[in-house]
Amino acid sequence: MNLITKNTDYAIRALCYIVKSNKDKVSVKELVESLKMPRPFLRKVLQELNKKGILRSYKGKNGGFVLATRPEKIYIGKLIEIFQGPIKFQEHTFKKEICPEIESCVLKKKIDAMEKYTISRLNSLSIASLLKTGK
Amino acid sequence: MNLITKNTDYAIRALCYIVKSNKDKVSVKELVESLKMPRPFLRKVLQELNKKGILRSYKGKNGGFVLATRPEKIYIGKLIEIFQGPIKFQEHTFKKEICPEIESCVLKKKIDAMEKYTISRLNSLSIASLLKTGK
DNA sequence: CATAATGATACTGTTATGGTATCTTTACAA
DNA sequence: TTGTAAAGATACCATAACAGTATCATTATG
Repeated sequence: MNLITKNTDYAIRALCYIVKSNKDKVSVKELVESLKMPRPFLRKVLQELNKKGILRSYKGKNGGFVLATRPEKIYIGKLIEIFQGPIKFQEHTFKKEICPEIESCVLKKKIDAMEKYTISRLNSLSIASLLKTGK
Repeated sequence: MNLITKNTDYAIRALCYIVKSNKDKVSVKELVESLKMPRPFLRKVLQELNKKGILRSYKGKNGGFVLATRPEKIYIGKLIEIFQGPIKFQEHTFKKEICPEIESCVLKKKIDAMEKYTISRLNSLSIASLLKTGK
């Protein structure tokens, strides 16, 4: 299992780069050269971030991407949701079988608690907080 | 993502059933009838539990399975490890890229902490504890 | 108006998951 | 001593998610 998949990971790295670059626009070309990611895959990721209002894109010559949301407000949990859907620790297991056994329920409750904990942590972790080098 | 897959889930339910049944031996036939699981899949699961020393199997007529470990000592974390391998919240992401960016490291630390928390919870949750109905 | 950028979309390879099918081995009981 | 009912071993299959590629359309800018 993987909490963070490649596309989410690329999104995080790209966003961190854009924040640090302090330029008015950053192109895919620059990101690919600096971060060494597969170009077409990164393009898809950036397009998605544009659609979701995290980035703003500019087409045409000298086009590129700009942050559309402050880095303190871009949460890792949100990025995971965009690229991987809502975090669920038990998708199939208890989906349609509504508590067939009492022990399932105990298990369900425990796992739900772990899920909630993880989600809350991911939602309190922002791009800005990743960039704070001090400590 | 899924913290618990079907085979682990079946293992948990089967083990709970065996504990509750209080019989000296429980056959696949009985388990399939009671728990409504696909027979060949459950068989694979039980064989694996036998190999790992959680169950003990008896072949031949009137054969079946018996618990080989006390239910207080069978932990959900262990079962997950048997059927899904070690829990890892970040398999690909940081595997061979050893900290290419400082923000990755911050992220890695945070996610490692979530992983440790989840693992420790799963390792303190036993089959016996699932069966305690009183709260 | 050529070009350099993004937008949209369809396709492909690999792996994990959830299963099925089949044949072998073992032990009990008539 | 042999048929049968159990588990053991193993090979196979279908689907979906993940990771990535390829291609064409659109849009600014110089």
